[in-house]
Amino acid sequence: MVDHVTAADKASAPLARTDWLTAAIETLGDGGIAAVSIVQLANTLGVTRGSFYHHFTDREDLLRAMLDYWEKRWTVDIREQVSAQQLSAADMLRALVGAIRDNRAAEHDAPFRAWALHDPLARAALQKVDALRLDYIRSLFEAVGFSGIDAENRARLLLYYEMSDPAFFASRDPGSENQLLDARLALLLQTASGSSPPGRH
Amino acid sequence: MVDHVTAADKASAPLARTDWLTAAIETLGDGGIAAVSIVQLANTLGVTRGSFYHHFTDREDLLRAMLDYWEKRWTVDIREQVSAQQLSAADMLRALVGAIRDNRAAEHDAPFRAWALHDPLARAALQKVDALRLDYIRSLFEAVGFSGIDAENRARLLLYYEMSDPAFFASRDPGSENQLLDARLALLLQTASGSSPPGRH
DNA sequence: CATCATACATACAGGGGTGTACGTTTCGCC
DNA sequence: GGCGAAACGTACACCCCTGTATGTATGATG
Repeated sequence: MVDHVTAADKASAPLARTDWLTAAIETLGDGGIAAVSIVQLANTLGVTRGSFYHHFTDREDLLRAMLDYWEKRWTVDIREQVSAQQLSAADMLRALVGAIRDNRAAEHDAPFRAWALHDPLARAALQKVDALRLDYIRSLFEAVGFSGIDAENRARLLLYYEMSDPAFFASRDPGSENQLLDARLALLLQTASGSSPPGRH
Repeated sequence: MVDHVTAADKASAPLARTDWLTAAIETLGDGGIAAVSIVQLANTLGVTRGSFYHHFTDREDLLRAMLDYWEKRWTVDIREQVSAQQLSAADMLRALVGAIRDNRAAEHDAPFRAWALHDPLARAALQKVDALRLDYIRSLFEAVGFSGIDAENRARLLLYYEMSDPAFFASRDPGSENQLLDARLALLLQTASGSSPPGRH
């Protein structure tokens, strides 16, 4: 016998707040923030809008919850996924790029970036996430031995590439993609000619 | 006496198609594609929707016109602006980056990219523009002496950086920004260690 | 077993947007 | 000086969305 069902245990169990949340984020990816309407979500969830206003006070309440969820899901997770392995800093950078691709981070980010263009709420969340990610990548380059402007440039070049490439040129064969990646990492990890070679500072 | 006014000569002259077009593109930048509504445009232009349906058959007609206008305005212009000067390939790359920043290309692109996420029309236009830009940058790196994977990587790194940086970290002091740019161009124009040095092929 | 909160449904008011059909002004022009 | 096209206004039907108020089923609980 099942006692005190925690919600969402069975198929037709009463909906929880997170059910609306995940549906909203999925809809955001499909049709943008404008498509995240309460009626459409209710339709896909098989209920009416009455349910929504039980779990959320407002549409803005849902939007804030989406941003909170996204902030946590797409920063700490990937970071821990990489840090968990015991690797050198250079190998961590490679592992990070792999994790970004595996998690389809760029594709997941895109609708949030589009949303942030015209909504201060989303913009604030996005800036937090971007800063955290860049800090992490920069720290890895610093661990390799780069510093100052050099570490900053390399960190941004790597971050922008991985965030932009899927959006710019969606699908290509992974073979040449890996070739490109190897050469790119070599370039970004290469000592700048005419400057002091990387070493612990 | 003024004979055969060509439209839009005086302040309260009858509106032309381009008046709607420019207003629409500006509104796109302010509020996204969802904000590009016929009623709002009519309000800002000081007319009613009746005027719109005289110049355009449809809302989609306007959207197509916006994309056509944007395609021409933000590809050939910057390219010619750079090619006009007689420079070496390396200096052309530097001039190109300057032109991208001066024209605020990234900021102008952003709403179109957001729009393209969920509209096949905009997506098609965007892919054309992106391909043209990357081809141009790649050709410059090839003129410097890089080829194959190496030219491809450097072209993408440069393009993605210039298109992403303003969106990621909006405003910083231009001083350190120029320092970063110098170091970045040096990095991207640097010969890959262990590969053949750049030369005319 | 009566109660009471949970979870959802229903109904109404209001706003904004698109298309379309039709009316009105304005101005060049023969 | 009246004709006709260009440019715009008006009115109607229709759709989608939000928010709110209120009704209803369901299950845990003392």
